[in-house]
Amino acid sequence: MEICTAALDLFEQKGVAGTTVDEIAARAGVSPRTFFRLAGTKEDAVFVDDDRFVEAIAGVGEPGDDIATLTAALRGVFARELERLDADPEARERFLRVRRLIGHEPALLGTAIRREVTSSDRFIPGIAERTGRPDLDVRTAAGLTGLEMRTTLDEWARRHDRGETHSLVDLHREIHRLLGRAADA
Amino acid sequence: MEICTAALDLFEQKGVAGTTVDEIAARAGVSPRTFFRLAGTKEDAVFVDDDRFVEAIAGVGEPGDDIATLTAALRGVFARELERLDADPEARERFLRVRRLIGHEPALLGTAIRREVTSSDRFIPGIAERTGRPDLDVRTAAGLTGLEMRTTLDEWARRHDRGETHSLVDLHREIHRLLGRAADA
DNA sequence: AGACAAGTTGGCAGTTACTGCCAATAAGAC
DNA sequence: GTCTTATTGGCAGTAACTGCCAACTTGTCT
Repeated sequence: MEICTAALDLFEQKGVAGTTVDEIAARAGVSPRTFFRLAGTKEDAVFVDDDRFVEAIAGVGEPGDDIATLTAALRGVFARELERLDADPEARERFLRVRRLIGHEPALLGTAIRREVTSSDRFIPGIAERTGRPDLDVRTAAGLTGLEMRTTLDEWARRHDRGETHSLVDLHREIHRLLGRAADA
Repeated sequence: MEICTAALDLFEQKGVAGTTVDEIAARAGVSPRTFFRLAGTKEDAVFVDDDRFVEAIAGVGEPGDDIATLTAALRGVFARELERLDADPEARERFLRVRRLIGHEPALLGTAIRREVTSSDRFIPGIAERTGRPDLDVRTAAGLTGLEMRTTLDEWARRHDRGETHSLVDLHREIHRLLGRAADA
């Protein structure tokens, strides 16, 4: 969407606090009124077409899955999305810009996590019902795999800020191993 | 602080969106101007004297600690804080009110996590330097133990909403086990 | 005690995010 | 073509926040 791109550009140039929604709307070619209708809030503007992860996850889980199986399945979905990013330079570049921004702007960090949590509230009951596990198990599995993802993306963006380039899938695996070692306590 | 209590009361009564900072300031006995000076934003008002966890964590870690040891140490600090809450009904009651509010108000959830992350940015470099571990290891350990804490507190609040009462320490242990099983994948 | 310095508070004016409401316009069905 | 319906825009209003300056409190020195 136009709004996303406009917001991304301006946030990078002048920071979130330094840009007004009137500017974003003008650059996106819409009125401020429709900006709010489509984006909700200024901070949400960069995230509006970011629902891939959520949709991919909603279908995970089979009857009888225990918590480890469910965790592995969720991790697999995330890994596949990361693979796609590794393979698609354009999508990856755009994604990187958003994640770097998140790393530098606490306001965006809060918005990103709020979106993540409220969207997981949408699919957790469905997975819990399908697998027959209690909500808490699903929430725990989603929490752990989500943490892996967030840590991966944060570290990816941080290393890019230092000029290093990494495969997302490899980094994801590394973080997974690291978290496994941390949990062995 | 007065502002915290006032905000907590009003947020419970009329929701975050339904209360104005003028109301909070009036109830706390300060001017709106000093409200902003002390609280920063409307949503931050309920959190202003919530820095116990951060301070407790800053001192964790010894030279030579590996990631598992560090994780265990962080978990220990959190567990001790939960023990304190189990033992102090007044502090616990207040804490419960905040966590229930967070569970029901996405705006507060975003603020809470933003505060958590920005405050961990403050102590992570120090721990990394003291232990000699790379930043990523510390971030991973903090991420995992933080996830345990958040999951514990969310589940605690959720069960309270269903009328159940639990020991925080026990719940924390249960979540720890659950996460361990999830990580075995 | 009074005088001075430093920090805290309050009021005022201004900007900007966001909302509800209604008019205008575009899109599609018939 | 017309009627219906969804999208957009403008306008007015509210409320979050900020910078600036004045007033007041608090502590210190003499």
